[in-house]
Amino acid sequence: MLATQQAQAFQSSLIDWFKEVGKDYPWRQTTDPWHILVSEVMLQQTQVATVLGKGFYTRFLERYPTPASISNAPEQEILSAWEGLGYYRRVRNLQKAARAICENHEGVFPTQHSEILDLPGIGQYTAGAVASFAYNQSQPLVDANVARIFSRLFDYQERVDSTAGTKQLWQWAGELVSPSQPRLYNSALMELGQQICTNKSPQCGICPVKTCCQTSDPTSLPLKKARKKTVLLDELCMLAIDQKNQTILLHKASDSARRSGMWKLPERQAHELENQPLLLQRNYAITHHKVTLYVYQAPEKIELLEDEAWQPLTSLDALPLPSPFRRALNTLLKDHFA
DNA sequence: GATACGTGGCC
DNA sequence: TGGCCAAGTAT
Repeated sequence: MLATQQAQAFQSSLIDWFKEVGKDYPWRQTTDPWHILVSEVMLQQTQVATVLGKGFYTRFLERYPTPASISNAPEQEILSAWEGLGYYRRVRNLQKAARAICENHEGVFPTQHSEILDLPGIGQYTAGAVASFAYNQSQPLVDANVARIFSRLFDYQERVDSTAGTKQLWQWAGELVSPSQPRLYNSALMELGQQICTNKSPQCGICPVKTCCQTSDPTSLPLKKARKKTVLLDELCMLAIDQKNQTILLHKASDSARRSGMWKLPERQAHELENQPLLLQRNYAITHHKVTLYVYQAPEKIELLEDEAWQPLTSLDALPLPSPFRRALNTLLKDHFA
């Protein structure tokens, strides 16, 4: 429960601070809902520096400036545009959302929060973000930044990732969202989490809303359930290159599989590769797994398994590859043709 | 409620 | 280094 006066003080302090020091991200220079949506989906579980640093946002929107422009794009093309961002399901859902907009909304991005929320891949957070950032609607949003801020602001000693915790955060978000300047306010809230109310070293001394904050131990919050333990995995692959045809054998992940639609080196059982030369060994992490990738020289005789295909070496750049395999192949091919 | 899903940055 | 985390969503 919050007095109106306190809420207004919180909002204006935050907004004033944001006007002074807020960053000038490209998605803050547009109100095009499609552009806002693309930025929000890219930023799901992904840091600003990653999206901005390698030019994903700009490149993606040059290629797909409207929902119509992506609705008929080939799977490999959209996955390639997403290569390196991870969570590849996101770009498939983006295309599904674009198709829904074309088919159910005559190509015009919907303006109602409930309609936005109905689009594939859009949950509570993203719906609130699009409604407030694109249309300046007074809709709350809760992401990791907001959860951290509110848990500290209200010294919330319960887990934020439980049903009750989530409900509490959204209630606070709803009570505090600015009725008059929601776009600025929501931007400011997330910026505060990014710049000041950070996870490891909050800058309470220069926080614009420090007089509102109830916690005395910010780094202990928010409370969350412990993470799943990391599992070690070995991944045994082979490098098979057909010199005559200038092709390479690759495997395409099936619809239901991890990294669906992405290509990688074909896997084999240990006994099939045990007498082959080891060409490369690398560690990489994926979700809660720690994977050791071994790449062996392929045996003379190869039996093709399901979803495996010989691909021209010249097509490698255009095929969507998960980052670890992109790196591994760069190294392997450099050595191979050295 | 629990779990799967990618990757890179940080300390 | 190894573990934690980030502008979450779907199942």
